[in-house]
Amino acid sequence: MRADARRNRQAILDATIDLVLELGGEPSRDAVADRAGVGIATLYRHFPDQQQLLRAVAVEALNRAISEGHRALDEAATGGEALRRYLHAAIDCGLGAVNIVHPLLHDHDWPEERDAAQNILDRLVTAAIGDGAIDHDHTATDIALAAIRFCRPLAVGLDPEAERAITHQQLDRYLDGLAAPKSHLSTRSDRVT
Amino acid sequence: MRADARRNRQAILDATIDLVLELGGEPSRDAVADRAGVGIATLYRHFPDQQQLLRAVAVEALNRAISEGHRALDEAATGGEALRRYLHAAIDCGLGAVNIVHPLLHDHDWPEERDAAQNILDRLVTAAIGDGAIDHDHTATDIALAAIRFCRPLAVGLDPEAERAITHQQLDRYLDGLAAPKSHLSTRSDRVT
DNA sequence: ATCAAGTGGAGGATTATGCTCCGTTTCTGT
DNA sequence: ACAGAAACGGAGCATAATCCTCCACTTGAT
Repeated sequence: MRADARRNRQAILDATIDLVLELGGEPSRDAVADRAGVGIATLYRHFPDQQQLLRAVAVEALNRAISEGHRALDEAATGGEALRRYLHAAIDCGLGAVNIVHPLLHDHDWPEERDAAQNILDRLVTAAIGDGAIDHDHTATDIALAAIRFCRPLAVGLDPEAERAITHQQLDRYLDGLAAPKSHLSTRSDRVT
Repeated sequence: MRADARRNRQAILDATIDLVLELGGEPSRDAVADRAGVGIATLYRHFPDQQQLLRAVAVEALNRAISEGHRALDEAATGGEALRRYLHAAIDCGLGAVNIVHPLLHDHDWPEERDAAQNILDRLVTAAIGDGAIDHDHTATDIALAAIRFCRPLAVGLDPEAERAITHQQLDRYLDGLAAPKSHLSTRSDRVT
């Protein structure tokens, strides 16, 4: 595989992940090619149809996250720190794209990489619960859904660096909240809409 | 103004707020009419152009939030509880739509209702800081940006009730985190993309 | 019962999107 | 450096979505 081809393939995947997160759904092929800075034909050459592209996107995001997960488990001193570090990395990786893409797959199969990612998250969560960094009744699913939330852009016209900083701050506060004693409002007004 | 006309106008506003939050941007007019369960002509009669619709949407969401804010200030026992209650209500109101719509307005003016909403949020945040429910270095802007984040749907195919429950839980944890001593990771891996 | 106010949706113009084809450019092995 | 294979870009056509107007029909208030 030629070097430029590999570069373009990567650019396409990166662009698609961003677009999926922005739109919360399938981006148009033209938009993908534009964002990747690549001709439309190049997109078709690498990914003859949208399904293959979406699947490749999920695999890419999962692989990124998996390697970040291993780093977190290896390098962090405590379970809580490992989880925190992993989640920060995961949202930078665009991991949330996986879950947006999944319902768009015609065969509703998860890519095989998902098991590995799931497994790592389970280990991280267990470890974090183990040393009290998060409360014991939080599940890996809760955490995964939070990761999805923090992956999505605010769509509010902030410059990318400011948005990124805010997002990571919000994630930190959320994680702090997972350790704190839980509170909530029992009397909550219902949807006005 | 006839009763059915008022009903339709309301349905259009409700539908548009939902769509804006889902898409993170301008919805198509056909989509708005469909979602509102209304003919396309009715949409045009109420809102001859998209700009007027978007502005009306912002005003609507702000007004909903303002009245929820007053209720929270009146009824809640503590500052922290008032803020919490307000935010839960605000995301149910679709307040986040305001900030998505704003950059789409040709004249970049905020509707005048914004001052009132801002003012209420300031009071709520000050009160919450006052009784230690949130740490003193959080600004109203931080809170507003969090509200926007929690307004956006996860786009993951969950059924609406489940999604709503998760969202409110996440908000509660975030708010808990605002009170807790702050932590963050200084060594954070940078964007892999 | 009347009729002004309000409604829905067909339909034509316009714009975006999906996909192919082919002439040109860029890599890589020798 | 050169040749040829590999990869590229974008024009261009077919299809689908979107915008918006028009007008015959329905509904609400007096």
